[in-house]
Amino acid sequence: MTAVSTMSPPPRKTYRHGDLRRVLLEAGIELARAGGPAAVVLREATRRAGVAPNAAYRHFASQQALLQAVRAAALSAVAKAMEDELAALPHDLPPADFARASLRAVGTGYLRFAQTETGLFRTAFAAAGDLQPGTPDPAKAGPGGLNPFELLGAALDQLVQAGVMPPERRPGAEFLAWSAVHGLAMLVIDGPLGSVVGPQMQQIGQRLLAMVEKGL
Amino acid sequence: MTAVSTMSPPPRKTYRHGDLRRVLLEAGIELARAGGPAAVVLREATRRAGVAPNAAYRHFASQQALLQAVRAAALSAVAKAMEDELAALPHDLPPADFARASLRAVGTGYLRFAQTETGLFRTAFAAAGDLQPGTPDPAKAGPGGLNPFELLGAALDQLVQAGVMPPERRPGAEFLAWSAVHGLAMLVIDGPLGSVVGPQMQQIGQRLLAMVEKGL
DNA sequence: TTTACTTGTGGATGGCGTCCACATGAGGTG
DNA sequence: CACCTCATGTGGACGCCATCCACAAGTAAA
Repeated sequence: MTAVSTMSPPPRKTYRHGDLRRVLLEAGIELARAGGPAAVVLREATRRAGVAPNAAYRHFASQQALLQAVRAAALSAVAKAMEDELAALPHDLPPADFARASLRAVGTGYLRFAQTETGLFRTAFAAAGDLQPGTPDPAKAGPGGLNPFELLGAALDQLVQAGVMPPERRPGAEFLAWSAVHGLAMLVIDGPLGSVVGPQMQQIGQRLLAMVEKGL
Repeated sequence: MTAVSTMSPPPRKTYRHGDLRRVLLEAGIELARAGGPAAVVLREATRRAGVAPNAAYRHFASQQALLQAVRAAALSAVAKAMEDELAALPHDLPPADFARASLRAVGTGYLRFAQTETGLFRTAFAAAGDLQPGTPDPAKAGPGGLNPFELLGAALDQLVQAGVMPPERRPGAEFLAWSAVHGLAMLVIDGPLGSVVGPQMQQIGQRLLAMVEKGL
């Protein structure tokens, strides 16, 4: 019950912090989780790390840079939520059904994350969205190595391979599907649907996914 | 070339400004237009109005309050864009076609505004979305008196009345349609679709609207 | 005219991001 | 093993922001 290995508040004996970058990033993630992108404040992160404000500049060029790093982590968390949903799928379905279920799982994971980790979600998709440019940046990916956008693309590819979706409709389809799901998520977290919670949301989410499946 | 009627910079002779509130609001709108919600800065607005920073507090309780007022104006502008699109519709269509065209017009107006007035669009839908609560606040409405959400609802009602959409699907349909269009708009303005401009966008937009129509 | 109330001013406080000069000590060099 | 160098933290300052308080200047009501 006495002194724990890492005592965080004021005293640090090493002078060298060890790995400040990681600590700052994690503080930033915590801030984003609790308060969204606007809460990712450099000084507060350094405060939590028990270090002078300027120390941050040895690891991040600016507050923006820290925010970008947090965004990447948030994106990665979104990807993980999707992967979790995909992993829960029964593996013994006929290909067509499995493909359809995969698309739904991707959407469901996305929506679940938006409701569960609102702050991180808002951070992940606040401005400067750079999901699909040439950079498959692993920092933005989930455990499986794909970022959310790529996961959606994979699900759509499956749909085509399973013969559920005509190949000529495939190009650009991720934009349509993503739009619908992303829009719903936004409406739920800071739009007029804020009051429609829990199961209600679940229902609307499923209905939206049905719309996508049918209208794609 | 000499003194113009209203010389804005430093000298004001009346001491009483006259209608500071409106001037501040307009400065705020201009700031939002150019730089999105984050650019709506109290001090800058007062600076442009040629007045001390504190003067703003006689008209807005806080910077947040100013931002909300700007948001209402932005929302109203969105509504106007929709109404413009609706007004351009040929009035001699059969009811079913007209209803379908109306829904498309609403979506098109929304997307057009997002591309044309990005800063205002982002301001309109940045956090604290309160479109449908009991408040039909005219400040958020367009010339016709309906806010964007209500315009969408009206278009959907038409769809039902024209027999295009089964009434049992009507409840909650605005959430689905809105989700899709809003999501696409977000992707275009600060998501991975930023690079997909102009006609390309037009095409995707129409395809998305087709998906909504079909999948609703 | 006097009084009261609205509207604008001045100055201060505390928070933020960022810059510059300086301190510290870990790691490689002689 | 002593020394130098360079990455990493610190201290202090600047300018910007939102906001608070006390005060001034008129305008309008009594």
